[in-house]
Amino acid sequence: METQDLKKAGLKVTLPRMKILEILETSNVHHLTAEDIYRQLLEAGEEIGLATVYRVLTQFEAAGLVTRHHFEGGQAVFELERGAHHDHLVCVKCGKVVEFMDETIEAKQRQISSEAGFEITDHALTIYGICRDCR
Amino acid sequence: METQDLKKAGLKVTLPRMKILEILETSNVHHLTAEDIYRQLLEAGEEIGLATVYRVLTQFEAAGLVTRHHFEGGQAVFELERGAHHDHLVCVKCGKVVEFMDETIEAKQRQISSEAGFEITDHALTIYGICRDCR
DNA sequence: ATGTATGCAAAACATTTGCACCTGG
DNA sequence: CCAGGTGCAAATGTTTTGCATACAT
Repeated sequence: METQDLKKAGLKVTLPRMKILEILETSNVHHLTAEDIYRQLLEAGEEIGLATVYRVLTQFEAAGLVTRHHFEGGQAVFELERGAHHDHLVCVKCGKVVEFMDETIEAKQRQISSEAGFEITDHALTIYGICRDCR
Repeated sequence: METQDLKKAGLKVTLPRMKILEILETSNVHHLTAEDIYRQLLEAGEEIGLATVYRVLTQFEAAGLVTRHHFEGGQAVFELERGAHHDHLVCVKCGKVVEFMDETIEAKQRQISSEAGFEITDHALTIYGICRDCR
């Protein structure tokens, strides 16, 4: 019942929002650009503008439904927030993204931040490399 | 003798390149956008176009003289490569950047990448937070 | 009804590129 | 001299915004 997520976020349940949420939820690739989503909408025969996709994603981000990442290469990618924090391994050749999470690293980050007098709001560890399939 | 760095990189020693390198070397803020550098050049009375700043920075990056970072917020920032790898703590309010380096984290990253079949080309750990002075 | 959301086109940015002119070795 | 570098303006690619219309409650 995904409409709940929208209502909970204080957003009206509209067709574009539901469609976009649906794409984020059902895609097996978890990291999509606004254009990726736009293209999928067109393919599905939906009449939704690219501007709306950006607007909706920005609202989703503000509502905590989605995370925006700035990986290398111009476009931002959006990922459905599934609750479990994790970091990313990105293949610089094919764009494949692997998620990982390591408590040792997490703890170290907290320690370093507090020593530097920073109150963490967010953090992003992204390792860029070449995946097995691209070698 | 910074002209050496340029020659070593196979780049002609031209006025724009020297000026830009000089700014990167002497600035006490280590992370500058192309516009930051452009503005400083204008203030110093140099007749250098923004396009040239971008071109030169891109060449410097290719030559390994400079690293380009994509922190949050549109513009890329450039940092003189001083040899010692490090990660960043960025204040989301004032933009201050603190550098750090932790061998435990580095080692974990290598381990995680190799387990996932990735050959690391680069990595970026950036912690976003609010620094002491902004609270 | 009515306030919010959308679509479209235009604007706003950051960055790159084409091209005629200039410069360093 | 001559390849390579630069300045300017125009092009590009991504994301945002203004505004008139359409929609959810």
